[in-house]
Amino acid sequence: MKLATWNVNSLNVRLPHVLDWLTSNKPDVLCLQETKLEDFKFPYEAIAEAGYHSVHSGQKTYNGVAILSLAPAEDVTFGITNFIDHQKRVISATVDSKRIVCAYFPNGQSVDSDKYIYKLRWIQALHDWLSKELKNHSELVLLGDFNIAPEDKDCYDPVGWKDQVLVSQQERKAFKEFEALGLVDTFRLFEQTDSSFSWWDYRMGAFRRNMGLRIDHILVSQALKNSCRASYIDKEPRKLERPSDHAPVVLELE
DNA sequence: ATGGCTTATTGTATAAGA
Repeated sequence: MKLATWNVNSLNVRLPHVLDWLTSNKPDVLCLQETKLEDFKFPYEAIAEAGYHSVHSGQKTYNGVAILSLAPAEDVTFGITNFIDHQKRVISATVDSKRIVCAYFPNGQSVDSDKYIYKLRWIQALHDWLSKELKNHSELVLLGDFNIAPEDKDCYDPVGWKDQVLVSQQERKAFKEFEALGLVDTFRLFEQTDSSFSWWDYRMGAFRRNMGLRIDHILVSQALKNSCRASYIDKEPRKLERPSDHAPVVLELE
């Protein structure tokens, strides 16, 4: 079983890349973030023609999350239970008996902004909700754009970025609290080349110079840990014309 | 270089992303 996550930065613009990627990679599940589409504008038909079911929770301009799957998505839920949020950042479903939680974490903007406070509150709410979800779903996958680089090696310039948003101590502590729930950062289960990143700024030729961060992640519950076979970042779509600034991250389960 | 792109908006400048 192949699972993937990809922040597409507007599905309207990136649909051709997504369809090509589905066709050439044939994942069982592809989770998308930042579709930036209202539900009635979601391209259900074009994706169905590629052989995929879709469930989506979106809004105009910002946010928006979707789960694309070969098998139908069951028991679809939206958002975080007991956390009121008009921003469409979480969609969950059961696919092939695995609970899939697709999440677009807030960016936070900067550590001294109200958006950073919201980010930390949002993450805490997700954590508390997942601690309960894990009791009902032993095989759970949390994947998406976390907007957190967990360690210094997940940032091209940890000295220059020290204490900035995406790498701050509080965000990294929050990431570790997901791990304390038993969730495993599957990318690090496998040998990886140094300077492996999933996002590169559009500016400054950042991709060409590999000035990136690893902020997109696939975490699995303990029950799935021993089923993991490979994890990698697919940089190919980032090389295309008009790319998303994020690359897909892939996990292969047995 | 307190933003060098990119996207979306009842747009022609602004907000947001990361």
